[in-house]
Amino acid sequence: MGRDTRTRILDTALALFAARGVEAVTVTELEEGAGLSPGSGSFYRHFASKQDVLAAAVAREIDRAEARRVPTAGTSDLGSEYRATLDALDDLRPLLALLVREGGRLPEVERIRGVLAEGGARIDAARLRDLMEAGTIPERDAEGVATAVMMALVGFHLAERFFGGPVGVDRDRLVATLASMVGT
Amino acid sequence: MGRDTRTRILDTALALFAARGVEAVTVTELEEGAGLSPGSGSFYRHFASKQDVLAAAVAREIDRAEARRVPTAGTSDLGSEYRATLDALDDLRPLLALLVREGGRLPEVERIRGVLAEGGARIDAARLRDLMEAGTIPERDAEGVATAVMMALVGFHLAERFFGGPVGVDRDRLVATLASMVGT
DNA sequence: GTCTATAACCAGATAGAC
DNA sequence: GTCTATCTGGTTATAGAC
Repeated sequence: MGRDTRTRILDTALALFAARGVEAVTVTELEEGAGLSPGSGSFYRHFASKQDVLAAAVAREIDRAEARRVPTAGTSDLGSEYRATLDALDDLRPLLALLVREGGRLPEVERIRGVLAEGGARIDAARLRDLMEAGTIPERDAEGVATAVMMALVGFHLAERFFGGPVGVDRDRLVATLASMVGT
Repeated sequence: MGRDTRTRILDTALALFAARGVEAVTVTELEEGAGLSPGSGSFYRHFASKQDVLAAAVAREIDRAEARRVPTAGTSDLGSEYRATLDALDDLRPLLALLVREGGRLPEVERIRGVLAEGGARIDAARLRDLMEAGTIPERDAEGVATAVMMALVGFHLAERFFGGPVGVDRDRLVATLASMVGT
């Protein structure tokens, strides 16, 4: 808790905005979450408005996601690659939640889409095409396979994290099955 | 526009709630959308509160979805089945949007989950197991395949409808590729 | 059933003491 | 930098005439 107040406000804002949506969260709650007196305007010594703290929280999270991004070049097997993509989606969860909840009303939507596409949900069609040409996996519409796998991973993540209920099989079986469907 | 006022309020509420979230929509907007004088309390002659109209709109939409549901027994080929599932998801879009945006704060969340699972996103593992035993498609973890296909369709639908941007290949290619991945 | 008018409340935001 | 106190505006909800 030694972080400064501005950071604590940003942490609180990201968590609450992602969990309940921007409109549903009051400045008073942000103050309370940051250890300030609720209802005091102390929030406004750090941010000009609720929109301002939203923009700052999104920008900080994008920067963090871009910094953390690991190349994960296609060296490992497909199953490990898909597992890594699911992990990346976990890491991007707050941004994904904000994007799902707020849609186009978010600041910097395009940068968010870029981070999600590049860092998280990228299943490379070119890599698949190489494997197909080498005869390692069956010949199919490579872009189609890449999209299908990508959407299966994103859908699974969203179902697990947002819809709450059981979504069929667990991560291990999903990843293994996807690799099998691509590979044979 | 010959529908009665209550119905017009419900229509407006479902559309606006799904598009922008419940908190972001004011009773005044609901009145305006239903052709009532904005800011007049006329809304309250039909519903007791905003939560009340939300509950009624959700209930009506669940009923509609359950009534419209067609058995779609596994008579056709896999591609047609997946296409039909995408169409069913389109039909359930308002409920899906509400579930994504509001999560557990929605009334009757369990019934909504049930409708989505039964009517929209059901890829039957038992059907796949039959096809595997008959040798029509390769032997694999049937539940795993069912989950993977289901999540790919849900993810594709969400990406298309919520994230806005291009999501890879179009519906025809996605459906065809999925059928190919399951079938060979 | 709809309107005008308004009450009651709460959230966003500001002023000024400490 | 945080507090108490307050302003302002918008939102829910009600009262009563038509």
